[in-house]
Amino acid sequence: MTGSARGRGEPTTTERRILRAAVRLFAEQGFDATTVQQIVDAAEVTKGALYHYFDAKDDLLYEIYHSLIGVQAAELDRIVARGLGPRETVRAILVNLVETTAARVDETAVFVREMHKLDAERMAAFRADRRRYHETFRAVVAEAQRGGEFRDAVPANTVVLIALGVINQLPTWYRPDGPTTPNQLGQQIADFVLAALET
Amino acid sequence: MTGSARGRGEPTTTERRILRAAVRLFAEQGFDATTVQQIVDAAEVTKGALYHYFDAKDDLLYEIYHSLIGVQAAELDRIVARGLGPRETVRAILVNLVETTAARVDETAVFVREMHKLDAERMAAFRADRRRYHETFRAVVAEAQRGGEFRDAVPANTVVLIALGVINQLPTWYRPDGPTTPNQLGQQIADFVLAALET
DNA sequence: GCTACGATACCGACTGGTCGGTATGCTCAT
DNA sequence: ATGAGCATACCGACCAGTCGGTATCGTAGC
Repeated sequence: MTGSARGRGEPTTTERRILRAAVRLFAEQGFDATTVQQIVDAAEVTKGALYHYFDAKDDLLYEIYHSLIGVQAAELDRIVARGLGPRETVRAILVNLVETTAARVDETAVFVREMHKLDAERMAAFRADRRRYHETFRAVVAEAQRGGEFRDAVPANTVVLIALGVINQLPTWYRPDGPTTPNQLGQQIADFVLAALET
Repeated sequence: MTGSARGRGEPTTTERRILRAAVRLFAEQGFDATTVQQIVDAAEVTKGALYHYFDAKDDLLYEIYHSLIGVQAAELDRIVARGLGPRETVRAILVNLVETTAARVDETAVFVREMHKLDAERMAAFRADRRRYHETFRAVVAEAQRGGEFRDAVPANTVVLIALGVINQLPTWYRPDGPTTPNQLGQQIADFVLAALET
């Protein structure tokens, strides 16, 4: 119990380099197909260093996910707290989500593909975070539907599943060097979702 | 070069049992985490039988994908050939896609997660099929936008990416024993997409 | 100011076990 | 008798994790 990866303090340079290499390799080859040796070679450290900071290969996966969901949940709370109207809130959520996801395509790709490999305890933690996010988003939509600002033909729950589904699939087709900026793409997706919801 | 999995004739019972067991295990545990021994145990055959029909573990993955995309592409062509109006065509595509995906959640889950493990040749074949599907769908939307039946605020390409993104994410949240039938869910998704597109 | 000492950060050869794949042989149906 | 359809024993490569060390640094006692 020494490394900051186990909960204390800021990550060191070595630790960050290991995680960066791990994310890239996991995204390219998958978790199981990536060997610890490949990770340490790419990070230009040694196996000893890796196992100094992390107890197991699985820990890398958890750290990757943890830093991702943390940022996104915080952003969501921040946006909702602004107390804008439902249209602007939904737009802000979607644009922000597309932007943060585009900035972390590798992390998102890895997590979408490999999340089921978490052990029971971490899976529970993941589900809790996921559920909280989902619920917050759903509440915004449901509230606007009750108030008559959004049409309620499609259940709020399904709306959220559709919206988050699009985001999670983003890593499979979004290209950073493509013609559309993350912000533009976010606006397009927001346009689409709002067009479907507006009365 | 003996088995029907290599392109000749109908799959035998043994072959089907192997594939069914493989799909289930791949969906549960992932491709790499599933051992060949687990597959043959689950299928109640032996390793000799498996390697009699398949050259390598990777072949199982390809067979799974191949049977899935084959069915869906055929359905798409069938629907488009009917020559309905754009609204009804899009609705039919989406409802059908949800239904076939719901009927094969395991196959879809496996493929979404593991497609990047195909070798170059098979990856090329996959991309070609995928592109053909995407293009056919996109043409329907683009044509209706040009004709003024759909609004063109969001590019047809993005519309298709959104729609297919939702479908591909379906295995992560769709539950066969849930309250919503595949057809209902398909209608909801079609409602949503059409609401966003209609002028 | 020096040194003993504990702690942290790291090194890299090694191992025990696992897993994809193969070699070989048996047994029916044709 | 010949080949398809299996069964079983086995091989060799590979890989996560270990473990006995070393290097460097802060600090407390003298």
